[in-house]
Amino acid sequence: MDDRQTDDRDERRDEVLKALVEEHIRTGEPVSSKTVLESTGLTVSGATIRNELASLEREGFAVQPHTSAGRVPTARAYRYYVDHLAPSKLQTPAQRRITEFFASMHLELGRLLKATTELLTDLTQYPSVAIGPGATGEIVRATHLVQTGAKTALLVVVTASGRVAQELCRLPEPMTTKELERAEEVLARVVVGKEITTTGDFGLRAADVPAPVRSALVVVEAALREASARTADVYVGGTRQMATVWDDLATVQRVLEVLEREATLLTMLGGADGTSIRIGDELSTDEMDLAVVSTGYEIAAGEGRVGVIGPMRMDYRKVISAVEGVSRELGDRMAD
Amino acid sequence: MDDRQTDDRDERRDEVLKALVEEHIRTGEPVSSKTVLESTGLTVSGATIRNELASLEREGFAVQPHTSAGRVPTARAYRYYVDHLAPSKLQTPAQRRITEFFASMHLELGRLLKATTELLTDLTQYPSVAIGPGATGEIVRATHLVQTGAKTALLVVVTASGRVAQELCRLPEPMTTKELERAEEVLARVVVGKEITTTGDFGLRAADVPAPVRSALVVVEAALREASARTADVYVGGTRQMATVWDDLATVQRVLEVLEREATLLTMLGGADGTSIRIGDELSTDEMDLAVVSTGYEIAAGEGRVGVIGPMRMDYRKVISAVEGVSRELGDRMAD
DNA sequence: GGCTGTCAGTCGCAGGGGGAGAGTGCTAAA
DNA sequence: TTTAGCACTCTCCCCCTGCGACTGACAGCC
Repeated sequence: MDDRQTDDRDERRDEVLKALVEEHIRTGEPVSSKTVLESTGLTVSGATIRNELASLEREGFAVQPHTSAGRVPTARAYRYYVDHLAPSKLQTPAQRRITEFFASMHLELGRLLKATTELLTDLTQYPSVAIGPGATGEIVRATHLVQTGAKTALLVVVTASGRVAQELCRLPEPMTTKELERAEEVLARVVVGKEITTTGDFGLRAADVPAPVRSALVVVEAALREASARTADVYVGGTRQMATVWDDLATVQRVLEVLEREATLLTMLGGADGTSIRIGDELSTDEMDLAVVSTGYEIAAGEGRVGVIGPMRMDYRKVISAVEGVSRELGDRMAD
Repeated sequence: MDDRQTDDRDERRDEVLKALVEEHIRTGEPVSSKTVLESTGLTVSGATIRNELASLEREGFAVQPHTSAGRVPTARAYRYYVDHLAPSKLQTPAQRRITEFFASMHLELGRLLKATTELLTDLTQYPSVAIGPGATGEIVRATHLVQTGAKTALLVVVTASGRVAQELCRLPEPMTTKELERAEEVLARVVVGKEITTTGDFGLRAADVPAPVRSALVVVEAALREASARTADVYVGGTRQMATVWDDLATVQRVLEVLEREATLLTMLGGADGTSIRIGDELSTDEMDLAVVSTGYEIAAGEGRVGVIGPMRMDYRKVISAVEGVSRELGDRMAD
């Protein structure tokens, strides 16, 4: 009997919380007890809802902008909502658009990822991000050393899965075309077929070639490691939506800052394996109306990540299904 | 005597116009006759200035936000200002920063251009854009065909000046690794050393190889033309500044739209040879508080363009000298 | 003990009025 | 042609007030 009572109460509490979150997502306004009542269809009085809401506020799930306003859900409320209350994902017509998109889009990876952010933005109306797979661990298929100056050369690495990395090398001393060609030959002979890694040592410094060529090769080997260590490409799309998503100039600016700072972006997207949802202060200490939904994808060239950046009050169901749908199709597409 | 009088009047008119523009650039507020008087040091009365201003308004150089406000310069006024009244460029300490930047920055072209936009933004506090040289006309140094799927291959082209172009090819039929290798060989033999152009015909369809390989080569040749026709890379930096530059959410949004739309961006930067300054309605028909200062640069790999996007009321002297300085150093740097 | 109806109280917001300030256009005179 | 003076206009800010929206508390009811 006691249990039953507890169950009832918790059930109602959840229902109120759910209504609070969903109504606020829908309208963006503080939610009043009356609204909750109408939206849940509960057969209790407004006063009861008010008590419930007051208790939710005490537990940190809601705040009042001012005394006589309704409640606004906190990051914690959204977190609880997506963990326990969000309706199960639905197969939406969006899925078809995603499939069609990938069926019709024939682009090299970089441009494909850029286009993918546009798709995600179209689907969700929020800015989005795609991260390409890094070069680490790729098998080298071809290398080139292109002379770009008296003391500079460009190292181009093409990997077996079709990634291309470029790295500028500062040669220790001016080199003739002949010498550079020699270096290119040796490089290709030694490196092609191998994996590139951040720690990789191909023993180029011990190559049996004239000294100037050898010293160039040392620089090139460093560049090779550099290329492998370099953070993956980041593509951002849909910034034009920002002004409609956040109606506050200060917030827009802070989001723009985040989007320009790749490092921040990478940590925000998170490295979890599956879908990651980060809400409000889970992203950074300074409070901000921000939530990030992201998920990983896997293709021949490695693993990457796609995600959407929006306000806390977003339609998580829709966004999650868009992000996961895109990620899945992206993987399938590249596996054909 | 008449001439002298005319000269005097025009001189004063210009002085008033100059003060109007400079004061408005400085403060962002409508400029009153009193302010003009103080700023010019003219020895006439306020009433005279008011007459002058009224006449400028009739000629379309100024507008009044409302009856009892000062004047705000129009796009036409800025245009006249930069054409006739702007003080000659000054060698600023900024020049040193630019030189140091390029001396210390050792990056491959794409990343260098991205970093360049950051430099321009640092110097001017405005968002900036850099356009890389296109691939057209480049000499092919190496080509690769990388299998990325049963019916897809990636074409990689490395040019003599170190540009790398990638293009996905949809093969008409599944191909074996052997066949693709054969295609790659033929491609390299025919194309390396040639120029790639949008119209280029390398006669690959007539190659003396088995039919499937030949049909693949036809697709590859098309991809080659595609790669050459592709619009040059566009790098945008400093969007985080936008919220401080324009205090109006609608404007911020429109500028973000412009920055995301490469086509618009390209036409906005203009194709003029030297420095181009486009103000207000010179950029697009819909009125907008926007001005673009851009200039071309020339490096081994071809010609590109760098520019800054700001409000009409920007410090043109500073921005022009920053853009031109960056462009010049960029050219020098790549010519070492 | 929890739920309900009620009512006073709080707060934000929109609208109106008024005064100050800024700046102009006009006019008549030098 | 320029100047001084003046009346006029318009915005901005502040204050006030009334309205509407909600809540919290309380006392009674199931």
